[in-house]
Amino acid sequence: MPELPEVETMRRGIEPHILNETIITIIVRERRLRWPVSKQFDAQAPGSKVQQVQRRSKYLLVYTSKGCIILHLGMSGSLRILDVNTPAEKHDHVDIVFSNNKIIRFRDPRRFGSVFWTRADPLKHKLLIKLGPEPLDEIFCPELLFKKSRGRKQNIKTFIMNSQIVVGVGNIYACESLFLAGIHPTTAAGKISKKRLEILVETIKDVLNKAIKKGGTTLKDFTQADGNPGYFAQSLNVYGRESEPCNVCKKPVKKITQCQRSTFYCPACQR
DNA sequence: ACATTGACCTGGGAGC
DNA sequence: TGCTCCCAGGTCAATG
Repeated sequence: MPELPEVETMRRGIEPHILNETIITIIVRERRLRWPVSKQFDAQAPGSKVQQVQRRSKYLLVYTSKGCIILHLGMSGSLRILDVNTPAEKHDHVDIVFSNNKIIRFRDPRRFGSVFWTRADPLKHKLLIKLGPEPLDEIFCPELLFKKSRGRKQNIKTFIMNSQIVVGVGNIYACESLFLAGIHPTTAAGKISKKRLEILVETIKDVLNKAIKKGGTTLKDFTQADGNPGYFAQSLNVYGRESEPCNVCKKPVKKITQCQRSTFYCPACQR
């Protein structure tokens, strides 16, 4: 469900509500997420005070005085800030209750999301330690992409979705950035010129930045932390537009499958 | 080292 | 109306 812009939007929406607030209690209704929610979480987190809310890749990091809560929303997860007495509904798996009578409510029908609690550095967590560079960081640059892609036969679309290469480029924005770069999604990563990779790095940064500015893409059940939907969906060029005319050349957008994921592209504009 | 596939889950929409 | 099938924004572990 959420890609990097949605998670960043979520982070910005949530932080002001909980900064400097104390966690009163943790309510776990369902521990069976992508990984089981540990009992240390609800045992140890209460009494801790929120110091900052950060993001690494698509993980939200809630740093507190006693440890860090690591949240991932998977495909169908959402977080909302609610009043403490709002009744829980189906799939509302975890509540974090704060001293200002607000709660963060984690809902996730498909349970691909995860919630961790760690007293160590969250960036050293097993699932975060191997992550590649942030796409909006200057470390993610054409030289790096060029170097990492040489000798790779994998198609460029799957390649840029590999979190060891660069994090935060999910299915939507992989399709969109390749469209804007004019690169055909099936091209072998290792055969793309440095010049074209320069453009690709630029379009990845652009598309993510623009989506963050617009508050994330609206798709199905995505809502921002305050419950208002984002509105980036209307500016998608190819994603979800199979058979519809390309915004540039009017030829029909094509849909193919790569690595078991749908890829949308314009066969005329992307070579 | 690299590349691909299966797996984890539920809900919504299409088609019959 | 109701059933079945297919699809979905992620990403890890296992397998070639």
